[in-house]
Amino acid sequence: MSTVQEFRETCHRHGLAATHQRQVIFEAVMALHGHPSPEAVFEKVQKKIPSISLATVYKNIRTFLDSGILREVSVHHGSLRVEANHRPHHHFVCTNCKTILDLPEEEFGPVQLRHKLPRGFQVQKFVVDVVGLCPKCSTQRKSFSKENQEKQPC
Amino acid sequence: MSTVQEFRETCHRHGLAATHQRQVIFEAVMALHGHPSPEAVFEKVQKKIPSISLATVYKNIRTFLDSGILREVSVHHGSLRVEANHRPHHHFVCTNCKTILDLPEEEFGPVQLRHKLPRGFQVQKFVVDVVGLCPKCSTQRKSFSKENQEKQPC
DNA sequence: CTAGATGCAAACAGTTTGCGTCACT
DNA sequence: AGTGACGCAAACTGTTTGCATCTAG
Repeated sequence: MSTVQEFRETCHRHGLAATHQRQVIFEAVMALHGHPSPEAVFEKVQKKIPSISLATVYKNIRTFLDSGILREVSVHHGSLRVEANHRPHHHFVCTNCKTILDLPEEEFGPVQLRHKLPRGFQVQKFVVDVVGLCPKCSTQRKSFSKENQEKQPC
Repeated sequence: MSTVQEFRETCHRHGLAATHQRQVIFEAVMALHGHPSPEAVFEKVQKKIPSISLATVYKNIRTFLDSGILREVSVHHGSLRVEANHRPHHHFVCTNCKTILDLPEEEFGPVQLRHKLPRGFQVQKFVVDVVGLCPKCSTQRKSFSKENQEKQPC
C-alpha cells in the first residue's frame, strides 16, 4: 500500500471516495516516523494543501481508524486512568467497554526480546496488555447481531 | 497502605500535608475497582465532601502520580497516536521523550498466560510495550545532573 | 446528479492555572 | 506563623459537530 493507485484501491475497497486530501493525509502518516498525532499530520499536510482544515484531518483519521486503514497505537481509553496497585502486574483490556483488570505478573511466562535492542537503549520494564472481550461483552456479542452492537461501557 | 494512619505516614514520607481531601481522594481511588478516571474519583469524593472542587481532585491526582503514590495505567502520551504498520509488532516507548518505535513481533519470545482467564473472557491479542530510555534521552541522563533533567521531547 | 467530503466556526471534554482564602504542621 | 492546600473561575488543549458548499463517482 504505497503508490497512489494502491491507496485509491484501498479507499474504494472500504467504500470511501479517494479524495486528494485523503491521499495527502495518508502519505503524511506514512512519512511521519510511524506514530504521529493528528496535529503533526495536520502540519505536514498543510505544506501540501495550505487550505486544509484541521477538522478534515480529524474526520479522516477517524474514518481510517474505523475502516482499519490506520491503527491506534494505545489500546487504552483516551482519558487519564489511575491505579494504586503497587504489586507488579499487567492488564486485561476489554475492547468493547474499555474495562481494565489487573493480572498479576506471576500469571505470565517471562517476556523476552530475542535480540538486544540497538546500543543506547535502556529497558526499564515490559508492559503487557491482554486485549479481548470481558465476559459481559462476550455474551452480548453472541446474543445480538453485529448491527445492534453498540460499543459501550458495561 | 490502607488505614488512615498509613496514608498520613505516606504523605509525610513524601513531604505532603495529610489533608482530609487527600485522604478521601485516595480512598476513592482504592474503592473504585482499581482504575478510575479523575472524573469518577471526583464523583465518588463529592459524596463525602460535597464542597470539593474538581480542580483539587486533579491537582492531588497529579501530586500522587508525581510522588509515586499512584500510577498511570497507560504508558502512552495522552493525545491520539496513529500508525499504518500492519505487520504484527510491539512498541518501544521512551519514558522521557515519549518516542514510540516499532519492534517486530518476531523479536519477542511467545507471551503466555500460565493459567486460563476465568470463564467468559476472550483473548484477542497480547500487546507489549517495552518501556525505557531511547539513546538520546539515555545519554542526556548521563551527562546532566538530575535537577537539570527536564522531561521533554527529543 | 447525488451521496458523501470539505472547510469553517462553534461546541465540547478533559485538564491546567491564577489567585484569594484557609488549614496543616 | 508560614507554607502549602483548597475552591472557584477562567484558560487551554485536543477533539467533535453542524451546516453550507463543493466534488468524486
